[in-house]
Amino acid sequence: MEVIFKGNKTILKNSEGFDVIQTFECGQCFRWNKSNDNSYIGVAHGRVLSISQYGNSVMLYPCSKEDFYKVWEGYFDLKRDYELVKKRLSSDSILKKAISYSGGIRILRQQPWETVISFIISANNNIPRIKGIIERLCKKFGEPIEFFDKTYYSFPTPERLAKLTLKDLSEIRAGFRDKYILDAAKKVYSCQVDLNSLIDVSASVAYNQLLTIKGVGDKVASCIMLFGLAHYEAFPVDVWIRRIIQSCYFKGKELSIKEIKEFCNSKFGSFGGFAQQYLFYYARVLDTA
DNA sequence: CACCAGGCAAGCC
DNA sequence: GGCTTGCATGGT
Repeated sequence: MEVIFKGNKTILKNSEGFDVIQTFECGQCFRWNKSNDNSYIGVAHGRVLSISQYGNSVMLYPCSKEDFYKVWEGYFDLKRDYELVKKRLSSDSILKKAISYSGGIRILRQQPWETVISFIISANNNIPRIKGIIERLCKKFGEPIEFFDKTYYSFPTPERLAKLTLKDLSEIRAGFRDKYILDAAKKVYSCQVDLNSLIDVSASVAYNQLLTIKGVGDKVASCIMLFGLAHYEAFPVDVWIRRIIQSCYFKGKELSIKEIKEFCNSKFGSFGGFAQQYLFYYARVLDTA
């Protein structure tokens, strides 16, 4: 891949292995939206970015050289060799098939705090509504960011949310999850849970710390680890993953979540998180086919 | 009208 | 330990 800087635009040439649509539509993130052309606009790290793809070229705007190295190169995980990941997983014929649909996914390195709240909101919820709740949360409690003639909003800080009441939060219509959002905000703001430290500790230590937050169980903790803490062995099992593992590997036989996790951990090991994303996207492709 | 959605906590055995 | 139930809200 070649990176070209042109003022406030950054262009990635020969960016095979990076598919913008797959990356944003694989359920890992909730704040990127398709705009009129083939570009996506989103907010991350308190900045607005427009990103578009033309064949093998990806354009980021506004993105200076400094922005690229400080924020977006890491956010899009551009230094990782995904060919290596896909090669390792393609020894499994089902993964090979899944990767033929979803091989352009990159696992975003999102901010830990944002992933905590986003995936608490995701519990027993559907993607369009999750996005709606998060947008209302940001609009009510985040900071405005102007971009052309529209106002976008940053993700609210732990401090801001920790000082809210349930009544304040009721406006975002998060349902029973509102109390979990407050609990998470208080624990993170008080450093009872030191999120940033969880990147550098073992997966099991991070996992157990996350479970101390109300509303964070096995699935949500796994998502936070995979999408926010760079623990790539995490393997979140949701209804989609359960369905596709059962149908592809067990002839439709019903398995418990625990059995699925154990099966996938032994099969995919430290590449589990990548496998999970390829399978999730594939399962949803099959569903809409 | 049921049923479902990237599950979890609490209460049972 | 594992299994069941209720849960806010909105879409189909």
